[in-house]
This record gives sequence, C-alpha cells and structure tokens, in this order.
Amino acid sequence: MKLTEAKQQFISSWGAFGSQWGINRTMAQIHALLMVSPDPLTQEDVMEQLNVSRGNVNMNMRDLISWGLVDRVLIPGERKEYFSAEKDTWKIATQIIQERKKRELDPMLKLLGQLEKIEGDKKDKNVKQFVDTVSGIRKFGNQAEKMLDMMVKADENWFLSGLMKLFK
Amino acid sequence: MKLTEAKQQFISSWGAFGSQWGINRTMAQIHALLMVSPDPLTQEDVMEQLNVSRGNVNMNMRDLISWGLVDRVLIPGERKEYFSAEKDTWKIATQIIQERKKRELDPMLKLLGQLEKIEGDKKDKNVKQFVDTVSGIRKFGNQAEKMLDMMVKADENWFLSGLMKLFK
DNA sequence: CTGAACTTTCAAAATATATTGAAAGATTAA
DNA sequence: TTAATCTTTCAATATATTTTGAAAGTTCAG
Repeated sequence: MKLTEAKQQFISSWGAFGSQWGINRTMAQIHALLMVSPDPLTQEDVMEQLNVSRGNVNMNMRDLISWGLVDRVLIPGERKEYFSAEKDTWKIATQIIQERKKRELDPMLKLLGQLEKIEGDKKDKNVKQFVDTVSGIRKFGNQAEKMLDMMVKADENWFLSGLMKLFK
Repeated sequence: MKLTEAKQQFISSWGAFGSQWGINRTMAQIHALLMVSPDPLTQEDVMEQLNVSRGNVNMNMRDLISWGLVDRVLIPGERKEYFSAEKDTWKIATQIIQERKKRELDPMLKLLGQLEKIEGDKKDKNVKQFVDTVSGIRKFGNQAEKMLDMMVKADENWFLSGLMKLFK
C-alpha cells in the first residue's frame, strides 16, 4: 500500500472510530490528518485534503484546540496561521482522559451524589433499589476517577511496562 | 427530593451521558430505568414510563440484550415477556468494556497493524511521520487492550482496593 | 384449527447534528 | 489610512440518526 492510500484509510477510519465515541467525524479526521502530517498545515490545506468547508474546518479546529490536542503555530514571516497536532500518543490519551473526566464524569458523579440523598423509606424496595444502583455507580465512578488521575500523573513508561508486569 | 423526581433525573441524565459516548439516548434511558427497577418490566411498562413507542422500545431492548446488559425474564403463568437489567455496576462495566473492545478496539488495532506495513522510503519525513503515528497509537492500543482484559478477568474487589493501594 | 395476546419489522416522518458559504470581522503591510 | 489577506460567525441547508406506528409475524390457550 502507498502512503497516499494509507493516509486516506487512516483518516477515514479514525473519523468513523471517533463517531462511535461521540466525536464528530470531521473533527476526528482533522485530528488524524494533523497527526500524520510532519509539518503544520493551514486551514486551506485541511479544506483541500478533506474536502470540507472553511467554516467547518474553523469550528472543529477551535474545538480541537480547546481539547488541547492541536496548537496554533506561527511561522515567522508568514501571514497565515498554521496548525499542528500533538503527536505523542501518551500525551494525546491523557489529554483526552483529563478533558472527558472534567466535562462529563465529574458532573455525573456530582449528580449521583445528590440523588443518593433521596428522602423515603429505606424499606421500600423501590427506594432501596434506586439508592443501591446510584451508589453502586457512584462508587465505581469514584474509583475510576482515581485510577484515571493516576494515569494522567504517571508517565508513559509506567503504563507500557510497570503496570503490566504487576499482573502478567 | 422524592423518589419519582430522582428517578426522572437519573434516567434523563443517564440518557444525556450516554449520548456523549455514542449510545443512543433512548437505549441509555431504558437501561437506566431497568437498573433502578427492583422488578422486571414489560415493553408496555417501559413505553409508558419513558413515553416512547413500542417499536423504539423493542429495538433498543434488543440492542441492550445484545450488549449483555439486559435479560429476558419469563414469569411463570404470564404470557408476556419481562425484562430485567444486571444491577451490579462492576459486571455492567466489564460487560461494556468487553463489548466495545470487541466491536471497536480490536478492528481498529487490526487496521493499524496493516497500515504500518506501508511501502515507501523511510527517509521521507511524510512516510516517517505516518509510520510513527500509526505505530504509536497501535502500541498504546495494545497496552490498553491488555489492561482492559485484566480488568475484565479481575474481580471488583481488586479494582476497589487492590489496584489502588499499589499507587496511593 | 382459530383468534386473542403479544412481538417484531421497517418505511415514512420527525428530530438532531453537521456542514456550507457568504458576509462581517480582524489584522497588518505598505 | 487603505486594501489585501486571513479568520470567524451563523442562518440556511444538507445529512444522519432516531422514532413512530401500523401491518405482518408469532405463539399458544381453548
């Protein structure tokens, strides 16, 4: 397989993969394109390579930046803006974990904590099942949160070798 | 807060949470409803409580069953089918991990493995960046896969206390 | 068998999400 | 300044996903 074809496949699959995880296809594709591009690209470059509109690129690029996955890059002497993606997989992963945790997991755990304090007869099986379910999810979520924090703080090597050896 | 209101909130938030992760809202809501219901429910019950159509409940219930999160339950002497959700958070989580891994991660890792075998001059920075990116993601994915397998095999207690102590 | 009770299917409709592109807004070289 | 270049916005449009509900399918008691 040639580079051009492989790139296409990678970009298209990364887009499809992303949609299954609630990331919009174009955003994932832009990310994929930037990850395999050795040099920074302009909005124009991305528009051409992915066949999407200026506005679309602009909005999704902004999102990618807010996720900390893409940086604006100034090239001395150039008027236009360039964009470049973080290429280190470990950093990408921890960045995504951190953001999703902050944006989604934390608020959910907060809500569950409130729902647990429901008033009602603990003898009522409806009340009991509700409290048990909610607190079960909350406990699990809290542990997951701790584990993710740990991952984010740790370094890649810990993940690649250290953790694994403990449970071979 | 009263049970009824708390249930509503839980169901609605679980639905919203699900959509951010690529799960359709109704499916997540049905799941939430069944998780907090002490006894099995019929399609009719779900239709009424969530205000969705028969077909919708039927299709999503089928999906939930294929994910291993809901079981059909036969009640002796009853003509209709009842549905009941697994209530153990740990089992729910490992079930979801296992399924998503099988449906999404495995195929993606397979593809990345192929893309890595691209033909081309390794001196070309385009080729190099492509191979580096793809193999970086693949390696990370492989480790993640191992770790998830471990989680699925382990038991809840290991997660709740054991793992955590190692990295306090 | 027969038909009542229940389940499944799926084309059409509704809804939600993503994309476009032209106009307005910035920025800067000259 | 001015005007060329580049970026951002957002209402309109297009696309994708979800939902509906009536019809077809299934099951089983009598």
